[in-house]
Amino acid sequence: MSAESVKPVSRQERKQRTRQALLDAALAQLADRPFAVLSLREVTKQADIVPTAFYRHFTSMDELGLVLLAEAMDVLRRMLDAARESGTNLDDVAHTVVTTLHEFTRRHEAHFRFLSRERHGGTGAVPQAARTELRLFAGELAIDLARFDCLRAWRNEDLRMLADLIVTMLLATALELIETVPHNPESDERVLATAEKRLKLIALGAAHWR
Amino acid sequence: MSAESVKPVSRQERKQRTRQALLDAALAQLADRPFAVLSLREVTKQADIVPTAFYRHFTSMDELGLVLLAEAMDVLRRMLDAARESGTNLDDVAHTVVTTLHEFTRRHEAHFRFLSRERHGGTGAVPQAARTELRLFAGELAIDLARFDCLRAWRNEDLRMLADLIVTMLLATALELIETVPHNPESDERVLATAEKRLKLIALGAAHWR
DNA sequence: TGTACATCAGTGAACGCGCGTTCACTGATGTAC
DNA sequence: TGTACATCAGTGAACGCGCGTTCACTGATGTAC
Repeated sequence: MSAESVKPVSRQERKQRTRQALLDAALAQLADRPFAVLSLREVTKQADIVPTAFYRHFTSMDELGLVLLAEAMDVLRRMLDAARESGTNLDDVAHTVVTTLHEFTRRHEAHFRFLSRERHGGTGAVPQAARTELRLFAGELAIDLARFDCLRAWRNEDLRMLADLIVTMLLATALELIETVPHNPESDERVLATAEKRLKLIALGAAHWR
Repeated sequence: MSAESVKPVSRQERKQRTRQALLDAALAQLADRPFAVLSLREVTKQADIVPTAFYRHFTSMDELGLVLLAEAMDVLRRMLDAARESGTNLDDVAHTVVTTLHEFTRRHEAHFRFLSRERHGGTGAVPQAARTELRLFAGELAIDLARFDCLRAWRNEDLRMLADLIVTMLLATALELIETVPHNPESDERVLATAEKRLKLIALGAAHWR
């Protein structure tokens, strides 16, 4: 309770905090507008620094956006890890995945919203990088898919198709969870039940492929 | 070749042309930026009128955006009609749909791009209306789906889920067709082949449901 | 057909505003001795 | 430990620019007689 202003905060530590404040401010403002319309001045205002100080941390808003993208991809990869570690006995893999998605989406709403939206954001540097990153991520998921018995014989190209389909569906579900208002437990359940059905439908199609 | 400046163009006809020029200018600029960042001044410049004349046609950019949305939904409905009229003997329904999608996407690139992107465009009036319209459209598609033998017994709610999944997939495919650069016949074929597989996978899953 | 008046799509000047970026600066933190 | 200097995150004034919107206007088209 005491030692409040006594903390010896190093210069680089303070800088790091301001940098994070900028990232957080941008992420917060992305709740109701696309990245392309964010203004440097509003972001710095929310981070409680003067506009010109922005350049001590990033050379442009695009550079900041790419850092946000990296953060978001990190969340996505941790989600994949978590899903992998939960038992995946094929029958309830859809349920496990959807539950994990729910948990991660709620804990990282802003990052999921950012990723899901910017993916379709046009020709800017950030949307383009987002698409590239998501393509790489689908590639990683394809490797996991290759381990399932019923998919082991699939061609790489078809596994990619399936992985892309699943990634698209998961991000769409995350956005539905976030955008549904008001979001109470009941509406979440409805969205998740639908998502689980979609996933099961896809799994069923995959099981009967060829 | 002669009668050039002799055309007696009525006032309302000229007005209608300018209005369309504004819509076309906006649509053209949507090729490389989201609707949210379009500026009234740039749109009027491209339509060859002075900024203030914009207000003779629309009260705001949002109003113009909603008209573009109506145009785009009209294209989408005509595509559904076209697909319905092509023979749909269940086996190659995926092929028929994808072919129709290809044709319509190429003929209405700007409208499809607009629809696919704005759908995820956040909380503006246009993206919100786009989501509502697409939800209605999925409802119409669900009715068509209900006629298939293997789907006749499905619950309404599950048909909706399937219809949403298909609409999402089709719009994603349209965007892939448009955004793939350079887009030559070969790359189109690759995108379409993948899209057809996705659709068949979903159809296969639907056929084995329950 | 000819004249007098009404309509109204498009004009152009002007406004206040928020934008990104420049620059010289301040003053607390860090470092060398 | 104390002093002198270097570093550098953050400041604040200033810039030119494009924005949406207002307003009084112009002049071709349309209408009534």
